[in-house]
Amino acid sequence: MTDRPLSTKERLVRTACALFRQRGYSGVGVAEILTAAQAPKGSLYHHFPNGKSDLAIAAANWASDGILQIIAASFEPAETFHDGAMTFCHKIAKLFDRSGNWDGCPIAGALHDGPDNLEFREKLKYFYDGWIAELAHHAERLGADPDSAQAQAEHFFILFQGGWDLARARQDSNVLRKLPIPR
Amino acid sequence: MTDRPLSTKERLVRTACALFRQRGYSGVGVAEILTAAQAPKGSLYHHFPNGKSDLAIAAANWASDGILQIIAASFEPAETFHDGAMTFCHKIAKLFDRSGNWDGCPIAGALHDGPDNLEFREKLKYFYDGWIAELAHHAERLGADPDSAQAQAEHFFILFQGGWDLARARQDSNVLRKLPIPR
DNA sequence: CGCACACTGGACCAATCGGTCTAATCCTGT
DNA sequence: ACAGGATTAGACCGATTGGTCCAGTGTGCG
Repeated sequence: MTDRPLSTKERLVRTACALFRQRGYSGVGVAEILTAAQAPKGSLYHHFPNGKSDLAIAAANWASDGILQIIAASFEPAETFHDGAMTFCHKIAKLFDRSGNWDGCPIAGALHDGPDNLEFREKLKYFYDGWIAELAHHAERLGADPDSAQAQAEHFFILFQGGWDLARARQDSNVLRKLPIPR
Repeated sequence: MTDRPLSTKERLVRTACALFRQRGYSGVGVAEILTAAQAPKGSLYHHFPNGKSDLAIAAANWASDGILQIIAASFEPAETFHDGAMTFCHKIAKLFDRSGNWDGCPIAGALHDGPDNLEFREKLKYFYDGWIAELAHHAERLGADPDSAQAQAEHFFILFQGGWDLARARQDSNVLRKLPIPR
């Protein structure tokens, strides 16, 4: 919302994130990111000494925080887990529409097809588990016992990721809106 | 099972498919495929005049047929859709284990992060819808009315793709085996 | 045999890849 | 005003990218 000019570092992270979501880590070149972010090469390697891979992790981090916020915003006012999950799906569907129906999961985009680096694999798992933990937290808060909260969270996460995939293939955000979330 | 020596074309398709599943379209270079398939460059461009992109589509095609066969093999002997779906998950989980827990969906790998080509998008949708249609066929055969068969098929597809994603991130095929498939 | 033609091998190419390096410039605290 | 670190600008690099091209080789058929 705020249009305060972003720092070069912030611009790099955000545009990298957007591009990786569309075409994946290997599908986006450093030069393209720099052009889109209107940043010179020197800045990239100043802020991210390890270059592209550092940037990808920073982008995944930033995106993960954003998703965690959307989860919180969706579940906090909800009265049941089902309600929260529905709200979350609708929120992401709206963002999906705004992006031209082609933005995938930012974590998968930045990390999944990256170097088959151990660090990347672990980060991927770490971020996914972070989302699931946040979902489980809300499930428990809304009445589930710990075990079933974890199961409920994982179930919704799986459903959502699968839905995201199909929505992308069909270019149709309604896949997300009509997700068969159990009550 | 048969160890009959494969033709160069077949070798190219299969190794390309395997590599794309691991690192995605842009993550794998033509040179790497050629080395792995023990094929010279000339052969690639003889069999696939448009090079890498043709090869990716051929690989996706081949993989899609393989999945369709696994669907058939899983659902034909099943007495309920739930049974068939469980069998299918177990079969894929086994293959997943054999691959070092890192093989994703072959269609997504070969097509998702490819050139943001219209052809690629349409193929992606086409193959996904093919799987869903096959699943819906079995759902209907096993007693569902047409509408709910389609919904059941899509639901399972979404669940399965999401599960595949999480299984990959966690390097754990049990995610697939414990998928919450509704009865 | 010998003609075609499918296929192979690999040299070669421009373009792009991610990354390095240094000089100039900006900005902040004193 | 000035010092000095933070940041920017972009020339430059070797490696690799996907792709072209053609001479050679194998093979099936008349």
